[in-house]
Amino acid sequence: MAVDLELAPKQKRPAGQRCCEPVVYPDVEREQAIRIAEVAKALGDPIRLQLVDVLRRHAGRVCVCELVPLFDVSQPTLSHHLRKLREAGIVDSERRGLWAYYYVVPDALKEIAAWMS
Amino acid sequence: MAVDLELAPKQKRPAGQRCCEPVVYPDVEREQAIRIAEVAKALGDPIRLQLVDVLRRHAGRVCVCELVPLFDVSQPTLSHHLRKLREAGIVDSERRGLWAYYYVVPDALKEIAAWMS
DNA sequence: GATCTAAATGGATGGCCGTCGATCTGGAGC
DNA sequence: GCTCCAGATCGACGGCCATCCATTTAGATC
Repeated sequence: MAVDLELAPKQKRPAGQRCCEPVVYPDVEREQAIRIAEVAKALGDPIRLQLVDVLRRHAGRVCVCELVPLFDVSQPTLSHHLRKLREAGIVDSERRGLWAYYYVVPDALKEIAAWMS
Repeated sequence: MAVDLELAPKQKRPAGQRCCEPVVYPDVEREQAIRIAEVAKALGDPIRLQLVDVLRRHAGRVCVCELVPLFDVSQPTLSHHLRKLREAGIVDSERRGLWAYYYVVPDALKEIAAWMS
């Protein structure tokens, strides 16, 4: 995310003059920002964050019916959160008979984690 | 975030029986999840993410008037985003005369970054 | 096929979010 | 003190979000 701007030196505001130069933001980086922000937004709910946490902790897949009793929300609400996480590309699911098993997509958090450090 | 659950072994659903054990979620971790999710939520907007990115890139402080022209939103909107970031504890500001200078709070992303990896 | 069940979907609702234009605030210069 | 300016705040608006209950879907059992 190479947002390297040439910052204008602080001026003493000679009346009627701009205090700093306008700067151009590189369009290339904007799409990466949109991608990362989308992931962050999906993680911006305590329940979804804990869902991802639980799923990451269990390398294997976790059944929805194991997840529902962990939280104080209804089954449809939890299903909604899982969908949000799926749409953000963070988790995916696999149906096995009656049950649905969720898992964290490998490297799904790679880009955002890299940006953070 | 030690959410260690004893996952019940998958059963063949002997009619009229629960498919898995109810599990208790440790209350202690919930507050940490709320904190991290709050930071993630603040980063869940492309403009705010780019704001943080720009501020992190410049170790020093950046004047608001240098930030506004970077984005396609009005000055009040940008001010609103900066306030959101401030409320999340990610950035802080310092007034110097007419100008306001923003900077990333050191270690503000430490907890969420640690959780991600 | 009839019945039971896990999970997803639909519809409704109250609340928060991003954005804007207009206005307020307070520091600087004259 | 008056004026000008950077930045914050206000009020409004349309849209999305989290949640619920009711229903549907798809699979398994009998």
